[in-house]
Amino acid sequence: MIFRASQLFLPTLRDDPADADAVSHKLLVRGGFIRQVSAGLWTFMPLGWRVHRKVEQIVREEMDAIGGQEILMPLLTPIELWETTGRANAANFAFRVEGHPYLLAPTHEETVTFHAREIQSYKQLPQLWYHFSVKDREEPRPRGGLLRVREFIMKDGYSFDRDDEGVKRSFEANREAYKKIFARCELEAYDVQAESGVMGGKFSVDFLAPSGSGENVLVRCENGDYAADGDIAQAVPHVPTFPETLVSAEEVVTPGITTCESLADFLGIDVAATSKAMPVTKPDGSVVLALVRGDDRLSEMKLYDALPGASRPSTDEEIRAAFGASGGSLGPVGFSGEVIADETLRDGQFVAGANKDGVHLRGVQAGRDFTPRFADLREPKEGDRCPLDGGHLNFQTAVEVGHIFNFGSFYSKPLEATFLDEDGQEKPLLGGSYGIGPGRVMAAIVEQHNDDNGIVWPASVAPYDVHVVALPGAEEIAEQAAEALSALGKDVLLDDRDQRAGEKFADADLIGCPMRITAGKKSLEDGKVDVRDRATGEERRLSVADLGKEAW
RNA sequence: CGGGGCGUAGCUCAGCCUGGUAGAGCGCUCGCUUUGGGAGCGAGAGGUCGUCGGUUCGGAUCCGGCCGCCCCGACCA
Repeated sequence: MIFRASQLFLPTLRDDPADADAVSHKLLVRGGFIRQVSAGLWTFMPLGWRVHRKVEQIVREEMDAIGGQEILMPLLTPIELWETTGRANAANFAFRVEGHPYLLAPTHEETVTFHAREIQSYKQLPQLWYHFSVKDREEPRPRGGLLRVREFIMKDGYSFDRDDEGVKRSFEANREAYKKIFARCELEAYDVQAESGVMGGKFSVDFLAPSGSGENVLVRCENGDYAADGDIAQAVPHVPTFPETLVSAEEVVTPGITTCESLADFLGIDVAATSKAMPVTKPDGSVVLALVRGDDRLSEMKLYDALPGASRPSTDEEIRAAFGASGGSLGPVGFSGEVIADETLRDGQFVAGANKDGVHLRGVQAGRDFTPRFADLREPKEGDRCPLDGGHLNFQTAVEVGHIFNFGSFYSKPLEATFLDEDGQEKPLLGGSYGIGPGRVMAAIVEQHNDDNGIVWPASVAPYDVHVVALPGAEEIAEQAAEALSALGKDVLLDDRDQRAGEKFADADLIGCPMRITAGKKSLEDGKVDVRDRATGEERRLSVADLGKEAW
């Protein structure tokens, strides 16, 4: 089909919007793909919606290919369902409908499980249902254009199986479908073990796409054998240079020294040979000491895993009461509460606070001077090695473009979605959830596919296949070129506006269709047009007749 | 929710410090000339300066409240 730029609502902007920071945010707004309505609320303009639909269609095809069946569930969700599963109170991220017993669905596990109650027999399993629908979430802080929003369209799929084997099969089928989706979108994305959230199932995988702007850190081994979310990555730090070993811990006066760095300087030792004490207070009021190496940072996510429950950093008063000293001089020796030490502290002797202001202990050894529980607590950092093969680890900011996880009978039990199994037993359905946000995928694609002049869409998701630029005098030839391509089934954007050549070229680069065809003065002489590859900039001259013969 | 920044024309911004009644560039409309990488000349349209209140003879400008937006952090099925 041919689409005439002179008649489209395609407001491109010469300048970057003042409030944009992320590349995808700037380019999608400048290119006229999206417009902001309010914080985290966006309208997809005609061009942006075309791209969104292309991404959707790829997702749809891959879901159908693994037996998915498309449905559509309502946005309004009875709160009663959420009360039944116990999520009503936890759902502080949901928008309530004031005066009505509904909430605007932030996700659809409850609703889909409500329908799954119609499944009666193992003979009907497995099932895989999915829909594209609006999700509303009270995000604390929307940001980065489409990267984090309060309302968005999500493809959420849900599987129901009879046993663990089926669950695993459904999960892996979806994992593979997701890989195909990202490959078709030419989006570089990695499946990594997800941080264990509230669901906490062992099948919980995030798909992270490296991008210039994002909220996740993707940790990846140079050898390609390891990829993980920075929050839970198990990276191997360098081995510290230890000072001489002591038979027993001894005090050393360290006046005014409260940081590990200054402590190491003062003693002339490796910071990695010191330990850092992070006291936290549990909900019951007891103080637990988390201990990491002096050159490491405590990962709150890992601490949460090691110490379930909502613990928080202890207050100065609590620290004083529990240790008899202030922050900066704290250590495990002599502390009566629980100590959780990072694995890096298992072997070797470290300098630790002496629980006396201005005093530290050298030669402190786990097992001899204190008895900790060991856990992985450290935040991975640049310079760490791969836990599998010792390779160099790369750290990249990334966007979560998909999340798949298994929720077992978390919803089916309370909602009484059961089936009769082969053995005559009534059992709860075992569910899985598979989410992907086409809008976020769009933004991630732009993050990965752009240059100084604008977006470089992969052909599979480009708003149009070809952008035909008609320059003065050659309108006729441009029309012919557009017709020829349209006849081949291509979607053609024909720039027939009364604008300068430079402006048309700049817009074409910004909008980023994979191919640009220019008909101008030269075309009047030889009947040929310039065919330019957006990604490579390569240009060749072809006759309009040859356009149809070329492979695209 | 904590920290920081910003709200002036459709867009990007200046003016504010040192109060005197609003500007530039781009875009838009009309005319003429131009026309292969964001044209030139001429003539126009367009803003209750986020909002409410205070100080003042006088507020875009000074003071306070509120609202909105962006960034960092917290949070994130």
